[in-house]
Amino acid sequence: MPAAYQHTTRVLVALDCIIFGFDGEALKLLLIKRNFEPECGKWSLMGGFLNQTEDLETAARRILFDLTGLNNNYLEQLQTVGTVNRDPVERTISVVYYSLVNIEDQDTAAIAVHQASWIRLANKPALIFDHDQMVATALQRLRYKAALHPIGFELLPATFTIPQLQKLYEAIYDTQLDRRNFSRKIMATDLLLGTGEKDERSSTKKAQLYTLNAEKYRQYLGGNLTFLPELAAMKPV
Amino acid sequence: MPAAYQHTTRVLVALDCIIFGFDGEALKLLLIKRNFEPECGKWSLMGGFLNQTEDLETAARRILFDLTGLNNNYLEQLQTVGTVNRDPVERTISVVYYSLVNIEDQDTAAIAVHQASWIRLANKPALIFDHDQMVATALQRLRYKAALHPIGFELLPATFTIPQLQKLYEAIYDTQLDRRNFSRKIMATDLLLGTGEKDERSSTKKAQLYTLNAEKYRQYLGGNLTFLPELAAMKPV
DNA sequence: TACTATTGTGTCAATACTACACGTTTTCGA
DNA sequence: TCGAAAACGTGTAGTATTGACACAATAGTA
Repeated sequence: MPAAYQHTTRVLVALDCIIFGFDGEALKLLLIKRNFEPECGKWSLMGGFLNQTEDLETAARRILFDLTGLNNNYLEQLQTVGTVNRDPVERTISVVYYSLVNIEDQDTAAIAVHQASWIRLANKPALIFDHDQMVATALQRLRYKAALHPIGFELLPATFTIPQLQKLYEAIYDTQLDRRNFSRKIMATDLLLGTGEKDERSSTKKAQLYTLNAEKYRQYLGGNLTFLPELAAMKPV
Repeated sequence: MPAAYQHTTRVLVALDCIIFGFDGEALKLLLIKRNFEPECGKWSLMGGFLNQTEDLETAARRILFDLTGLNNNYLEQLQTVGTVNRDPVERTISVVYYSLVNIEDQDTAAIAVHQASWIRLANKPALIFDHDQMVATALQRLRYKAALHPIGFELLPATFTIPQLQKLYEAIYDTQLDRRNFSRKIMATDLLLGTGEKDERSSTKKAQLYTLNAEKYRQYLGGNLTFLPELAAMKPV
């Protein structure tokens, strides 16, 4: 058995992470100001290169941890891009992951080191290379997925109210949902466990706080269901 | 600007194609008997390596064309796998695509050259490396996708009957569907155009032949809809 | 204490889904 | 030639889900 294949093309493999967060009002992205050439100083996704003895997802988690200090987040491979001239320096293919993180849990020091910022999706600046396209695809995937699976919870604090959850879904789909119907739909899933506590930050009638029913949640993640058919007619990205 | 990045790890990039077909009764996979080391003689997905001046999808289409003679098929990137030791020869990451092809259109000569065979999914032999896992993921994706988008048509001849379409869906989901409800659901989409012809091959009452309404079809592909909610409670892969 | 904003629960009509029934077309064999 | 069998096409009734909306309860504020 040969020690290597005959084929001669070996390319650099990059990893790029699209990091979604939610601040209670809008969807945000964690973006960095690139500090090396080319395109130094421009906005970019957080990325890095694959090491020789590192699995793809391990590398993606390394990059995510490096920026946020978090290491147990929702992380999913999105796509791999490999257009010949996508990177002007040399042929590079990039395996893109997207992650959902609770903004409250982030490591602000790590973020500062990388000159990163949480930026509202609506205010996203132009990004380098094909990163804009990656973000568009990621949002599409997030919408697609969140319509079928209750993955949105990853973006919320450990305890949250139903109105907060609704605002999240409205941010993801850039739409308005009926409060009464949303509540009924969510409660029907049995995914939420009431804590008995109330959200003290709200100024008028305080909403109930819930936590996720972890066991049910795992069932839903594995299955395939119409989570919110109301969103079927969602706006295109 | 440097001519290359400092980072030293450059790896071999493979492409593997999972090719689904349908023979009127069951879902099939086009598999090859591998004719080179390692694992020579064992069943495998059709694959190849990425060339220096070739986009990823271009490479996948080249590989698909090489085996089937077809070059205008449904082809979608599935995932990229890169576990460190997945290939015993050297570090290789593989970008996996899956394709849906109409078995009738295939180039039988090309298939023979590669010692390939259409094999029922139910009779799939063990494949090399992590190819079994790839196939499982592809089936999952196909089910996921076909529940929301009418992509199944790619697997059928240009004209087909509603009972044929139903058999296809039953094969994809390994389940039984109600004939009356299925028909109503499909007709409600307005995706089918009656040809006025009938399927002469059938032995009892001849079913109507339809073609796909290409324009409507493109609309559905772009959108996001609950195509067959009845399938929500589908069996796990 | 009245007023306002927000939350929680309920109702009802329209729609969609599921489980069936029934008639029609075609082949095959007595 | 005709009846049985098999498969196709359309329809209908009961049930569940959805979407639109009303109303009461809670908490802060003028």
